[in-house]
Amino acid sequence: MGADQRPTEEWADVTPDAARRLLTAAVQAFAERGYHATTTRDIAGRAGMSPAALYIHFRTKEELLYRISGVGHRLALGILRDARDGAGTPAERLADAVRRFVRWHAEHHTTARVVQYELGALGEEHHAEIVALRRETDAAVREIIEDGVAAGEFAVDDVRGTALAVLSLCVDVARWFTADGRRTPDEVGDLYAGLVLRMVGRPHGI
Amino acid sequence: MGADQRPTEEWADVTPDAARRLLTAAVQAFAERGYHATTTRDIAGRAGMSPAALYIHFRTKEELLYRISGVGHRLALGILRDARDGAGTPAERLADAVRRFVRWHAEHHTTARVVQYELGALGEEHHAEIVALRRETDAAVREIIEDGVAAGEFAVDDVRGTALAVLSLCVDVARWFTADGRRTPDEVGDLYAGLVLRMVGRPHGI
DNA sequence: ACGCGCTCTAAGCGCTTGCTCAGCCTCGGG
DNA sequence: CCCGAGGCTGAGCAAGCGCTTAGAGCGCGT
Repeated sequence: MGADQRPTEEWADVTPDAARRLLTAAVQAFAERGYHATTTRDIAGRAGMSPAALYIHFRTKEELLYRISGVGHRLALGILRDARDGAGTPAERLADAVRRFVRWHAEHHTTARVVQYELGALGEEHHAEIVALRRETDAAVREIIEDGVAAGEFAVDDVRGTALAVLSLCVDVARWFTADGRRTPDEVGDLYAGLVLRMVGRPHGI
Repeated sequence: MGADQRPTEEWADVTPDAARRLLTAAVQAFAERGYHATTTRDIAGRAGMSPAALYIHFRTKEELLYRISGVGHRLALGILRDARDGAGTPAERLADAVRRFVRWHAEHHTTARVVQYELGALGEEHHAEIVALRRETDAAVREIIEDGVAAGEFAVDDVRGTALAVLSLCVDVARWFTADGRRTPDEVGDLYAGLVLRMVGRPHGI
């Protein structure tokens, strides 16, 4: 099963080892209980360390959230930009974007849940920085849809609204997806790619 | 503008007056900061009372969330069931369900945000009760789609998955909608009704 | 062999949290 | 006019919070 409870690969390049363990522990804890309900003692405990060890690698608990949010948002943005700049017709690129974006949100639903639903807990400056990343995410989807409309492939009246809805639909996967559910990340990705193609007025597959 | 910051009408029949003020104060606070980041002092303060007054009308802070969640979920379920049992073709009923459900989530986005995104903070028994309501919500949408498929109006392979996606799309409105955004609740409702009809393979309006 | 720097811990500080309680109001019935 | 009941407050308790500090352990260059 590709749906891992423990987040791993996205933190592979974090050093030192203890910092990575703390980060992944924080991801799990934040995803399970939410940022505010998670204590620094819980995070340190999951990483097999004392509470004080956290403050050698991170200045505050909020910095943990910021780092997690930054990595996650940059990864998500990368996925959408790759799809946008890829080869193929707009419909192919949109389907590709949705499939990969959804698959990531399902496979890494712990990380994704933190990334998508805990940004209100960020400090003011960090929040502004992350919001800027989200605007770029929005733009990437919108641009694919604009390409499709310009090419006459899509029939969309409200491009902004449709892009918002598409992103909203995909993001919400992180909320309801669980590894022990009846669908694999691949299946959800395929299902959603098909639904989104219909939403832009292109009824038959890729 | 129909989009009110302050939640009102859904609590009209709560007595005594002080209990209602505390409930609406809690809705605002939970929506803004989240359940765990909200203090009982904050709630009581917004209601113009001392912290101790809260415990005359509610046994715990969690009971406030439970009451809010119960009212909200029952209201949402009522909306969908009304649409499901209404007159008209499956397409008309689906569009009606989405339009009204989305409009409610936009208009009452403070209440809806608490209802949809804070249920993890509920105690075990209360959580189970609310989850049962959500399953019925799910079923209502699924049944409309099943009707449409049976009538040959919809072309849907995965009814369960599509129903899940439709509900997910609508629910997520509570996350991003703000009263000062560029769209009214009515506009979002209409947009989403159109998108959902396309998702079930019925491309042209009602 | 030795000191330096880095990592980590035990203990705990100051503060806030959810919640309690003794007592003060206000108001209706006798 | 008094009394008791219920709504409400000021003060505060025990527990838990984020975070700090003093110092121990360890690896490494010299």
